[in-house]
Amino acid sequence: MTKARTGLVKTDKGQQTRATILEAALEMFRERGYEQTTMRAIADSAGVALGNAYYYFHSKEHLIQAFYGRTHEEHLSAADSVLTKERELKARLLGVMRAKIETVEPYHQFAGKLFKTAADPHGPLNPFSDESDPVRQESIAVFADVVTGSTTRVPKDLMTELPYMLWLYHMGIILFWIHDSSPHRARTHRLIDRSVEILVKLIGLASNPLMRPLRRSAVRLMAELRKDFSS
Amino acid sequence: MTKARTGLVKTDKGQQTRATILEAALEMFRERGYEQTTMRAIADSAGVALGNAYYYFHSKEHLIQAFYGRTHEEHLSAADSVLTKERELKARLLGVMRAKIETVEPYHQFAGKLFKTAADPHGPLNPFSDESDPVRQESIAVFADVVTGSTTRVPKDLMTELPYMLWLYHMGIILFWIHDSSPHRARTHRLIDRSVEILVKLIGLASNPLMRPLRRSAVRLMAELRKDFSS
DNA sequence: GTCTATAACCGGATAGAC
DNA sequence: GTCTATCCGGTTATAGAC
Repeated sequence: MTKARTGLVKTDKGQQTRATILEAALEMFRERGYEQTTMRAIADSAGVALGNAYYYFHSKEHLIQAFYGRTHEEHLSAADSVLTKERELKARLLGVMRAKIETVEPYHQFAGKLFKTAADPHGPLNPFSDESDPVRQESIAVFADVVTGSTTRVPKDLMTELPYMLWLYHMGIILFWIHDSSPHRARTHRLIDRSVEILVKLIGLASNPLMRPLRRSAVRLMAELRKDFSS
Repeated sequence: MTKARTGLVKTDKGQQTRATILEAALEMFRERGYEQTTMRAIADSAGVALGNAYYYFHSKEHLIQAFYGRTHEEHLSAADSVLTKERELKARLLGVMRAKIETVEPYHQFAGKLFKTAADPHGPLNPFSDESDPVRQESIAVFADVVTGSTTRVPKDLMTELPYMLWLYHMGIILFWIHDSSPHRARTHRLIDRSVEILVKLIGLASNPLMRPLRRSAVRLMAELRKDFSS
């Protein structure tokens, strides 16, 4: 995964240089923001030549991708500790969502710029792109676990699409969080609390046999939508 | 609106020059895409000097803003002709959504970049920003009209938030459309057809008195969410 | 004060020598 | 794998014309 993702690193020294550049970049991004940080400054701070930085990271955006992978793994482990403790669907979903927000919180300030580049449909960072497919699949798997590991039973047809739906929901929350400038991100936390509650109720409702026809058409739509994005 | 939005144009000749530049830009964006089109090429094609293009449009992104306003107005009138003809909620929503897609279709490939700059939380093009509030309000009003002008009755509490919900839905469709590379945007059209159908059923379902408690919490959440975004 | 034109500047990206 | 030199295009400064 590492190699394919960005740099062409063969030697130990290479690994070392690559790491140095990434550290320098992330620190400067945090302190000065993404756009204020030039590739020249990153190279300087890492003690390498400009061209060398480009040897390891094909573009400035690829540095963001590295950041992505890093917080993603942090979230995986934070989510894991929630999922081994809780059994109630609501508590599990809530825990995973809170863990997500806490993981990315330190980068809120420049997460905006980050999101901007992520929104480019043809860019490599786009969460729907092939290139970010591995991370996306892992993320969706977490939401699958949220449901299957819980005490709540859902109809099989819904279950096939529910993880993806929850992942989409989680993307929406991230979108809100990026725009949230309230102290301590209080609004995002309130939104999570309330929306999770509603979501859990909706899942219960959708599992009702009376809802079967509507549920099926929604599920079919979702399946198609998912296929479209990932093909 | 013209003056405040970008250029400082006082004379007729200025208006003329400004329009020429915008036409040249939009055409090149359509043909070559946003990034392949340089400001120098736009200026050349419009027969003005580079500096002159910047006199009328403070940045390349401001050209996008002009594009925004233009397609928005086209959509308003296209939607209007649907809304005077149809009375069924489903037909009205369907018509408005189709009109939207058709209006922006010529710019599909360039819409990606557009969306990218729109995603910047601190940028002026961000659809949630204060600066784009007028356009957003007009858009939401269209969706209010979709419902109030229809034969379908919805509970009052839901009605206060439904237009905003539909506007959000429409943003989601745009997001899908941007990523849709199927011929003739067939997938987007299918998505619209199916999702509108489901949506109309959901609105009917949510209007059922039995659903009142769940509906109310969803509506309250939505109201709060909306306030957060627009403040 | 309104407009046009030319010449830089700056930073992301690439080529190619070592 | 690392460097230097260079390109390219968005943006700005500035000089002047009407």
